[in-house]
Amino acid sequence: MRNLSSRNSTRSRSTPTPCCGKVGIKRGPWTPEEDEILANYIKKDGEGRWRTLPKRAGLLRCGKSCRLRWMNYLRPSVKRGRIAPDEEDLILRLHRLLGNRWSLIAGRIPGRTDNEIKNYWNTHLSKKLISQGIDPRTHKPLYPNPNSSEIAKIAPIQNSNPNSFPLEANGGVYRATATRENDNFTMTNLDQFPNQVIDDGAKNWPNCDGFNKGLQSHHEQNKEEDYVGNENEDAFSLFLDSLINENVFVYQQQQQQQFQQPKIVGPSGEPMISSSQAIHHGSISEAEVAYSMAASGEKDGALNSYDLA
DNA sequence: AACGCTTGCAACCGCAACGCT
DNA sequence: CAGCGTTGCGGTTGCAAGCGT
Repeated sequence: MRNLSSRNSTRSRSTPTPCCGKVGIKRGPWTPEEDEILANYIKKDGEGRWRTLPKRAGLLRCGKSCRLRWMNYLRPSVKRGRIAPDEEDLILRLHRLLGNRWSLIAGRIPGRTDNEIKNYWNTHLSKKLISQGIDPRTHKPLYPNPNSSEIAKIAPIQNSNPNSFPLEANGGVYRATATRENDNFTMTNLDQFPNQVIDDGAKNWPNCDGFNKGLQSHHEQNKEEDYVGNENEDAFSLFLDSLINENVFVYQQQQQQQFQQPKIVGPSGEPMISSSQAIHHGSISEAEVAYSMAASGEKDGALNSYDLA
């Protein structure tokens, strides 16, 4: 494919933006000279302070553009070239788990950027899935009944929340909400357990790259607390790897050894089950838990709700 | 050769989270 | 705690190359 880094055309946009609309700020494709200036400067002074970096480096670019160029193209760790079949398989599995969480997916694929994965998904994988009769958004069959010619009769799961995730268990599709309040991870399956709350307590759950921030900041604010910390990251990696490898059993076994049994908490005494019990029961899927954890933690403890109906 | 359509992807935009004061 | 600046993310755009006619 062409090398866009050497493109010289400039794109014009009518609406100025806070950082890129200033007079004298260059836009459009980067020249090799600009690349060299940026790369040399970052090698010397390091990443960060993007806002002021262009001025310090002597570039007529906005900080946002510099950051993007570095992250997606100039970083030494960025792997160029075609996506390998095993990488493609990993992207598919991760997308099934995480949805359009490109940065999270990219974090699990060494050398690949979120932008690259996003582009690859949009140009290759989504079309590939559609051609296979699979909804790229839900990873479910577009036409559940292959014998039916009325393909529109059963519509794919409609989902207004871009962060939402299909819930699948025992061959059925469920609707659930996942919340995180006061450090307690809570998942309620509205269909199967309309009056039940699943609460494991967030501390018993590992985290991952994309939503480390939430727990991390909390950790820093509560240094006295006996936090799991790095063990969580390792455990989540193990957990995610297990899911990726479709070998959740390994994870569950290790979880039993590493973590205490989840505390079952109920706000007003209603019957409750833990997430692991729910998984075992089949009311929620492992992927659902993984995703909900990611979604709930990432926004710094904000309440998240996923309407998957 | 010329034209129009499609494809692939770098770059841009808007927004939300985060961090500092 | 509010306000403001910065950073990072996901969606979208637009253009050059490829391809078909």
